[in-house]
Amino acid sequence: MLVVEDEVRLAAALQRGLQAEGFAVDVAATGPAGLDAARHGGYDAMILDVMLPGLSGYELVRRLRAEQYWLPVLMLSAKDGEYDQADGLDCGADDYLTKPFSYVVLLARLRALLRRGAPERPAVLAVGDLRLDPARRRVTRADAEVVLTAREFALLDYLMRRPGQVISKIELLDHVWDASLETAPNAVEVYVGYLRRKLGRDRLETVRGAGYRLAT
Amino acid sequence: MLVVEDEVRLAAALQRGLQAEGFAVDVAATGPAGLDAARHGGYDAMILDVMLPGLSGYELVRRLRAEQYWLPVLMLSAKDGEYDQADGLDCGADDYLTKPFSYVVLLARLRALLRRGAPERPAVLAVGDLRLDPARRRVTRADAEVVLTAREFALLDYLMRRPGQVISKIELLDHVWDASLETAPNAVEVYVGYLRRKLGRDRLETVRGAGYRLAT
DNA sequence: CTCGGTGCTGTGAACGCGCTGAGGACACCG
DNA sequence: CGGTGTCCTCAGCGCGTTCACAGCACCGAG
Repeated sequence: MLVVEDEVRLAAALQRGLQAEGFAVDVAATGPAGLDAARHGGYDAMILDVMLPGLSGYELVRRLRAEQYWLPVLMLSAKDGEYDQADGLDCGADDYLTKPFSYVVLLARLRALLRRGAPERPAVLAVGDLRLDPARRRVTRADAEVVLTAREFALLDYLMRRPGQVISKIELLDHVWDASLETAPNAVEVYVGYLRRKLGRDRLETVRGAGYRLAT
Repeated sequence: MLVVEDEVRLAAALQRGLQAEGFAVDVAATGPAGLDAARHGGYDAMILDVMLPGLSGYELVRRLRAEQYWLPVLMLSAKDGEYDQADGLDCGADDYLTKPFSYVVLLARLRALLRRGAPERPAVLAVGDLRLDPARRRVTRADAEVVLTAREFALLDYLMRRPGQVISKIELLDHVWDASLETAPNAVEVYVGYLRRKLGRDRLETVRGAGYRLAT
């Protein structure tokens, strides 16, 4: 369970309460940190405050859905206006609770979300004739399967979620290689080379001095 | 869309409003009528009042779930006590709205429910010539029975619910082995080995660095 | 053209993932 | 109390993967 909440007292209370229910709970205090944690995956569901430093809960869930992450999201907000609520849900949240809320209700709604579970969505990324299915961990190029190693797959996955954008080697090291300090930026060049060999030379463009871009 | 509501004016208003949104709407005015209609199937979701003649909304949804109907249920009630709400959700409803409610919010919540969709729970899992009957606890391969131990069965069960998808050892430990912290990931490897021996070498694919996949 | 910087790639070594056989712990049963 | 079956740990092995390194190619500026 992932809790994204910047009020320290509330976050701690939620963590304690949920742990008592048997959940493994991680807490993130800012929008960007929450987004990263959610991307990193492995959570059954997410409790998300709307007012967050760095990135609002609305925007967070919108990006998450745009990037094909479908974990259940329960949104928390002090705003009880009907349109606030509708906006939150239409951004992609699955439930919306206004503060102050009853802990009993929160738990019941969480159970309902988990029961329902995350559906297997059209979780297939497609760029040109390239297709990548994160769940099946399969990549095809013009309907022919391409076999990738774990690192190659993670790299292509990251690039395909932002097709056409230039992504720096540092950013790739941060997100595809977890311990970025340990690894030399050259490793990125090496793996881009591997991908080019398997996918075709001109699929990955080099932007000198800036990074790489996946051709659309 | 199925609306189960005995207040005629509210039911008519809901029907009109939802039809304006493009839903095909049927209305049932009593508990038993609602249950029958839901059983008959074909609805994407259901809006269900709690106070109904003949059969309460709680009981209705409980029976529905017991009979393996999984359509999304949005529960409506005049009771706004926290325990009323928790009870409704724990009976199997997916969302709970207290009267009076905002029509905008109702619609947003309905959209969220439909987006998420109803999970499928087939009685017998079948993948290729492999069949697994959870109720009878039997597995056959090309109509020949395969004898599995409890752990082997649980593992295959989990894998067969998501054929073709890659499932990590950690996830398997979490769901097939309850106490994941206690058990080494190697146990998964061992049991995959057992299953391969009993089911055939290439039924279970190893995806190095990621997990295992049941060949479709 | 020259030159510095940036990116590409072949080589090779170390690492660590996953597979397996052996065997201990435990429960159940005759 | 020994036999049987299941569960799981452990250690060793094979091999694919990862990544550092170094030399080379290429690009753009002067």
